[in-house]
Amino acid sequence: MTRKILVTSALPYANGAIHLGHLVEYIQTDIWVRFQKMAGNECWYVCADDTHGTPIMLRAEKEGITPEQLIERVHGEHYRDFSGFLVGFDNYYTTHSPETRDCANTIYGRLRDAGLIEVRTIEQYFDPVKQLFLPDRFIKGECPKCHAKDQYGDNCEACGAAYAPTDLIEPYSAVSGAKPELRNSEHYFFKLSDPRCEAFLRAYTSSGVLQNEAANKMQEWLGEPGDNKLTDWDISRDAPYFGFEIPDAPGKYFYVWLDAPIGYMGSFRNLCAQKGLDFDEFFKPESTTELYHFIGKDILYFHALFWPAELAHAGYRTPTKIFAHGFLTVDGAKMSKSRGTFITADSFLKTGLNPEWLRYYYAAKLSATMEDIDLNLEDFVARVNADLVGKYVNIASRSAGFIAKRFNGQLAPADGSLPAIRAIQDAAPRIAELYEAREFGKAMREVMALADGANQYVDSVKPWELAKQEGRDADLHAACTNALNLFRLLTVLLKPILPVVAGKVEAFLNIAPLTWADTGSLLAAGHAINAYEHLMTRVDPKLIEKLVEANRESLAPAPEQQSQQRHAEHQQKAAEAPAGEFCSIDDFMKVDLRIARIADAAHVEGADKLVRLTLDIGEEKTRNVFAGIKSAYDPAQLVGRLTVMVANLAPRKMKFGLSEGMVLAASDPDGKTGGLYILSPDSGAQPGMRVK
RNA sequence: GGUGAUGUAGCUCAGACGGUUAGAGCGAUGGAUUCAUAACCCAUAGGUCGGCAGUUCGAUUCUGCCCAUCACCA
Repeated sequence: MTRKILVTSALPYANGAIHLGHLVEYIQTDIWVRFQKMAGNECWYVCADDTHGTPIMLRAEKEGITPEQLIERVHGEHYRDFSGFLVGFDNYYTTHSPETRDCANTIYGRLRDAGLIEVRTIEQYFDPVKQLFLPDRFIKGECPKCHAKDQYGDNCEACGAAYAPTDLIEPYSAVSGAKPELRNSEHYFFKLSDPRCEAFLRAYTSSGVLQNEAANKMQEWLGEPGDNKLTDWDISRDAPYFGFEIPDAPGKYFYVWLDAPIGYMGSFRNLCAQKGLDFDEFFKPESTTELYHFIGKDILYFHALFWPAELAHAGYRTPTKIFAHGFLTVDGAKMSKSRGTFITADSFLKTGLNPEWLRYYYAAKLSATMEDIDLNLEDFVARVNADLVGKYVNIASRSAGFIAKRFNGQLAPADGSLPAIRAIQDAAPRIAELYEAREFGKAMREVMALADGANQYVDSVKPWELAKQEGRDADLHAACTNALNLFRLLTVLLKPILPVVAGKVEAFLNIAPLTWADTGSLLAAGHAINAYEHLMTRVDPKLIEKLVEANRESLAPAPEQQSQQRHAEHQQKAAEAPAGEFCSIDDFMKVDLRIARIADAAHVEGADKLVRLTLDIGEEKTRNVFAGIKSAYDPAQLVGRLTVMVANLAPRKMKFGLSEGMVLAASDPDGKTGGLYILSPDSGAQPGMRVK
C-alpha cells in the first residue's frame, strides 16, 4: 500500500545565510524524502523561511528597506542555496503568507475557545527612543545576582543566573542605548500548565514519537508525575512587531515562535492549492497519513511540547515522529569564523566544490541519533575520493570502454546467479530499512562493501587479459555486462544521495529513471548504452584550502548566531572568544591576584566537591569563596594557611550562596595524574599582598 | 549549577545481553597489476576500548565518581 507522507525541515530564519550546519538537516531530510519517493510512496516535502520577529524588523530598518523587501531577498538566497545542494522541496514558502496567517488564526481561535488562552498584564521594558517593547535579548544591564556588567536580559553569562529583564540593574536598550521604561502590557498566554496539556504531553512524549534520548530529555521538562513543571507560554508581542496581528487583539502580534511551526501547515496548504491535494486528509485528527518533522536537537522544546499541544487542542492531528539530529562540528570543533570553518553554502558552491560530495559525506556519517557529526576536512577529501570515485564510479569507468569499442555499445545477457549481483539484490531490502530508519551511515558502509565486491569481481575475471586473447570475446562481453549491471544496481542504492550522478548514469545506460523496484531487475541482453563520460571528478585538496580561506575572518568575529536553527530573538549567545595564543601584559594585569589567609573552611551541605572558604585578604570584610577542592583537602587542615586568590573575579551565584572569588590550584589538564594542589606563598607574605 | 547525550587504532566510525586472538574504511608499509580519474587487487603493521574505583572467577562492555566535548534550562 502506498503511504501518504508529509515531511518538513525546520524553517531557517530569514536573517542570515545558509551554512554547512544548516545543511546537515536539509540533506538528511532530502535523502529520506528521495528514498520514500523512489520506494513508490506519496511523499511531500515542505519548508519555508521563518520571517517574523523583532530581529527581522530591526535589520530591515538598518538596511533602509522594509521587512517585506528583506525577507523576499533572503528567501531568494535561501532557495538558491538549497537548490544548489539538490534539496528537492515540493514547496519552499514563507511564513509571511495568507495561508500561515489563516492557520495561525484558526489555531489561536480554537485554543481560545477551549479555554487555553489567558490574558495577563505583565510589566515589560519599553525603549522610549525606538518606541518599542524590548525582547529579553535586546536589554542589557548589570546582573542582579553577581553584578557583572552588560549582561543580557534573560540570564547572566558570568554567573549563569536566570532572571527577568526587570531584575537587571541599570538596564539599557541594546538597540538605542536608551534607558528603558517599565510599562504594563497585556500579553496572551497559551496555558501549557493546564491539566489537559500536561496529561496529553505525558502520553504523547512517551508514545514513541521521539528518539529515546529526546524522550529522556522531555522527562526533565515535564517532571515527575504529579509535579506539573510546565509553565504557560507567552505567545504575544506588542506593536511595533513584524508578524501577524492577533485577530481579536489590535496592536498585539503572534510571537514568531508561534507561527513558525504553523508555517509548515501554511506551506503545505499552499502546495495543496497548486497540486489539488486535500489538506484536511493530512491534518484531520484521525488522519491515516504520516507527518514527520526533521529538526535540530536545540529546538526539541518547541516541537515536542508546544507544537503537539497546540495541534491536539486545536483539533488537528499530531506529528507521527519528530526526528532530532545533532550539530555539525568542523575538524572536531564548533564552526569558527576565525578558523574559516563557518562555511556558507554559497561559498562552498562558488569555490567549485560539488554538492554531492557533501551529500555523500554527510550520509556516510548520519545516524538516527542526536549525536553531533564532524566534518573532518582531510577525511572528507579521502573519503569522497576513495568511495565515490575510486570504488563506485570506477566500476563503470573500467567496463564501459570495452562495451563501446568491442561490442558496439550492446550488452550481453547478464548473469543473475553471479554472487556479486546476488549480494546486492539480497542487500537491497536491508538497505531500504536502513534508509527508512535514517541510518544512512550504516547503509553507506553496506553499499561500499558491495562496491568492493564488484571491483573484486572485475579483478577476478580480468577483462584486460580476455581482451588480448583470441576467441574470448563472449567472456569479455559477459564480464563487462555483469560489471555494468553491478554498477546499475549500486546506482539505485545511492540515488537518494546522488541524484545528479544517478541522472547521468541513467543517460549513460540509456534507461528510465531508476526506482527502488529496479533492484529486482537486470539490463536485457542486446540493450544499447551510450558513450561513457566521467561521472564525477576527484576532490582537489586545494579547493578545500580555498574554501577555508574564503570563509576566514581575520578580525575578532562579530557575535553571530552560532546556533543552527534558533531564532536570534530567542537567544543569541555564543560570541566566540578570539582565538589568541598569547595574552598581553595588560590582559594579565586585569587579573587581581591576592594573598589570602584561610580564616575558615567548612564542608558544604549537599555539594559533592565544594569546600566553603572564608578568606581574609586584608580588607574589612572577608570573602566567601566556594572551591572545588573537597576531593583533595580536608577543611580542617586548611584553616590558617595562606594561599592565592583571584580577587576581582565576577562574583558567581551558586546553589549554596555567592562565591566572591577563586583560589588557585594546580592539576593535570589531561587528568592523567590525579591530585589537586592549592598554591602557597613563601613565608613572609601577608594577606592582601598583590601577586604579579 | 541541573538535565540529556558523546568519548574505541594517526583520521572517521562499527561492535560487544560481561568470557578464547576488539572490527571496517581511509591513511602508513610491502607486494601484485595496468582495464580504469596514480583508480583497482592481495598482505602487513597500529589500540592497557577517556581516567579512577567498585561488583564479578573474569569488565573495554554493568555501577559509581572524575575529566573532556555538544545541546537544552521555555
